[in-house]
Amino acid sequence: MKHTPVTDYIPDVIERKWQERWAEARVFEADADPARPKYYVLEMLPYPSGTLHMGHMRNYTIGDVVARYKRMRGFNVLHPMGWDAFGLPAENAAIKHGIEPRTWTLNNIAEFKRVLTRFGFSYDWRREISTCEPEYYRWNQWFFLRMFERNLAYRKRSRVNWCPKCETVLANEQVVEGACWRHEDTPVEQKELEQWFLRITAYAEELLRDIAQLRQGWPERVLVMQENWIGKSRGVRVRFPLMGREEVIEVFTTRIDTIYGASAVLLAPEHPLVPRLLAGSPQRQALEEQVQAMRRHAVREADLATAEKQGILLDCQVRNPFSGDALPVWVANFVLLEYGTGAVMCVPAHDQRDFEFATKYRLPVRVVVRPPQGETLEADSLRAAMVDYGILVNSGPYSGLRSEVAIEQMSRDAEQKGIGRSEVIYRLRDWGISRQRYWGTPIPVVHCEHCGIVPVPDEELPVLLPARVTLTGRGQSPLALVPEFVQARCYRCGGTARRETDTMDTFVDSSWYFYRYTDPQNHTAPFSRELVRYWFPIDQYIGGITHAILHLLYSRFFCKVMRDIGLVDHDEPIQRLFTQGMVLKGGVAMSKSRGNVVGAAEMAEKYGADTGRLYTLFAAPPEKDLEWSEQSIEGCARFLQRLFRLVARHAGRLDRVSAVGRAREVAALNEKERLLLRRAHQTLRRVTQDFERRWHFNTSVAALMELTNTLQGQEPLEQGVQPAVLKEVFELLLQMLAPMAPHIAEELWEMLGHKELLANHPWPEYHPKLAEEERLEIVVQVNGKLRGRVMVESGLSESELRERALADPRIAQLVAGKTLQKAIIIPDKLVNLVVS
RNA sequence: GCGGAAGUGGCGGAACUGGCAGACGCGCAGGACUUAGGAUCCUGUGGCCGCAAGGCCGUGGGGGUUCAACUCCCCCCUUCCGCACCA
Repeated sequence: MKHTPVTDYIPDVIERKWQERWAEARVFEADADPARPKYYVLEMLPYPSGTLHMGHMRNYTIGDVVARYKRMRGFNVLHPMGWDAFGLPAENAAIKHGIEPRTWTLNNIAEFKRVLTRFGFSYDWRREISTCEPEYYRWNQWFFLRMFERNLAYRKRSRVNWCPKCETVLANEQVVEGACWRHEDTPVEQKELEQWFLRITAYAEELLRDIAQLRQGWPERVLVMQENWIGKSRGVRVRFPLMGREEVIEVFTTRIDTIYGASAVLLAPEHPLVPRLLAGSPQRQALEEQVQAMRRHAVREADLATAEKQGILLDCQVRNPFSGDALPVWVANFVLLEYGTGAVMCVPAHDQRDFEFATKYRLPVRVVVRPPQGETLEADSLRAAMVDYGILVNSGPYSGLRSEVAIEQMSRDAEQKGIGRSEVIYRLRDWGISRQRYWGTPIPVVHCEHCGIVPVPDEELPVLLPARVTLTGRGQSPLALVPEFVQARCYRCGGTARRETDTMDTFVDSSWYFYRYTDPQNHTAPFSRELVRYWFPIDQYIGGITHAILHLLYSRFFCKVMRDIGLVDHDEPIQRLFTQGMVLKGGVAMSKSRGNVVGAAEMAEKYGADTGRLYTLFAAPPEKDLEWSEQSIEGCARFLQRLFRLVARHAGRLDRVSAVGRAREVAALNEKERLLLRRAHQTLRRVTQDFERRWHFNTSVAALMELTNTLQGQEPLEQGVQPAVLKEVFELLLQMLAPMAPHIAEELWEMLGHKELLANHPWPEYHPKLAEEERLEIVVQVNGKLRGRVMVESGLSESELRERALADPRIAQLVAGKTLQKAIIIPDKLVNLVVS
């Protein structure tokens, strides 16, 4: 045991010590202060279940690094944390283990908080919120009532997605590839139910338009996904009158320019007109059975795209309002009821699906658009539909027009003749928020025998979720089995009423929580407008790509509603969004069900928080997925170990010395001192750039390792380095390390004689003079190939550089006897001699 | 099928504006210290040839632009993610 340092690096002791100091000094508590620039940095709040794993920690580490950096940069930093505490797992745990959802949740929260604290994240814990507390969810109810007043919350009977495992309804956004987002292997079923909806479609256009405001600060990927999800289409709703009947089939099309090529009209199997059309038919019974069968089959949404086209020919006809042709009517399995009008015109020559359908059922294929470059198209030779725009042919008065022009003109004519109407439609559906489950926010209405649906008045809020409810996990809300809850008085007439027993989708909770952080104790309003005006918008939001649509679209919607209510005065709540990569183990995301989680608590115990934090930063740039490696983390542990010993070894003779600072003349320093200061400032430039520009913390950590290596390589540092210089270099190193590994940085900072917390210290200033290299290595190429290097002093002219390169014996030899054609010279970098 | 991102040593990754490919770390090899070490320290580490000096090859594949290409352009391949009969 040679030269064991007096002090050794014991993360556990150091980390707890500084966590206490920070708490005592209330360093991370921030209050609104109009005199100071604010910075609101936020990580997506966790659902407190299972274990807190390194996937979570990566998210919070990135946020914490940014928060601490911005604080050192002088910002008034709001950095809160809370709990997305309502949700199904609590209820399932309750059924499985016989424990109250509330108890289960609170236990998990306590554990999560313990671990987060153990990692030393700089949260303002005074602002902690938990969505399952009445003081929080009463505002969910309050928002619901405001939306109800504005007809933005409504009830309707409709076909909804039903997950048989969750035993509840799912929003469209929660259906992934035809399955439940929580149960990938469970196909979603369709059910007819009375449900509460939020009218997000009222904001479809604005949600789409304001994406432009987000272009600067959000990942393109997320914006594209949201655009596609909203799915705007311009088109025409065209009326095809039924022959010999009063009714009309309305069809939606974006390609009215192809209408002369229509061979049929196709209806969705669930189209309301279908039973009526069948009513008079002699083959009614047989056809009805076929349609029924098709409807049942359509449930398997996942393989819908690849399923074979199926059609049922009805015995009625419609007239093409443009061409006057009589067209057959079919029921087709690929027509979606929910989109457009639930009916389409079938144009085989210019739509691939229609082409396949027509091929199978031998419908005529009529070419009505030809490519602009001369060629004609023969229907017989078509192998696939010609879907591009072109020049119209065989289209009556419109023949010869370009598609773009024809669409304009035909839309106008359709409106004038009363056979159609221009329309914009969206793929976006209203947000179904009813859940037939217990552990969520009760929807604040009663059903009165006389008055119908009656909202709960504001002063009666919150509608409390009753405790000790029998949980069945069966397909109706457990609240329906609690008589004291269900039995109510009508708030309007005083008569008998039944309280609504569905609860809200938990995505309601997380759609506005970040506003509550600004004013978490407010008893009279969801938040103060003044405080929100100061803190908003969120400067930086950080979370997983998983929420690209769900949470982030709902949040934008809520913001716009709040603005229209007059609560906030901005259009978008989140200025910048960062989507960090996942932490993988064995190539897949960590999850309890896969059994591949690396627990954060164990990591802290084994290596310490600083090492855990540093590794998640070092292993990959933050936007990329990261494969967890137990081996690689050792490298970070070793680095901190080395750094600790290095600084601790010298701290004793540095604690009373002042750092040299900027005052000292560079010329008065010796070579070794200049080297150390130069490397320190070069590192500072790199690290600062990483923070300001691209958040590649992996290279920041690498830079700090290099600086440490340089220092070690210059040992013994007692010789030839004045204490003031060494102290300056150490201090720079610790200041840069502080956002990433804050505990060890504080400890060493203190060892260097500082009484003030490093967390409050300003970010150091970069001095270009000190970073400048005195001598440079110039690369010499001959015909583009690396042939040598010469050391030169910086700032040499081009001709001088060429001379130096040619003076190198090896280069001279290579060039000898050849003609120098050209010399490309990049000052301070490279000389390329082109010879032949 | 459409949209997006990406492909660099044994591995994670670096190379910022076209200018030394492989920083930093892991792993591996050799050595030092040691009763011992899986602790620590030092050295080496893309491939091939060579005792060495040095040379040739090398960033998914093929072509191109350029004095110079991981980086720019064209074609192709592969992987991941998102959407998926949206009329």
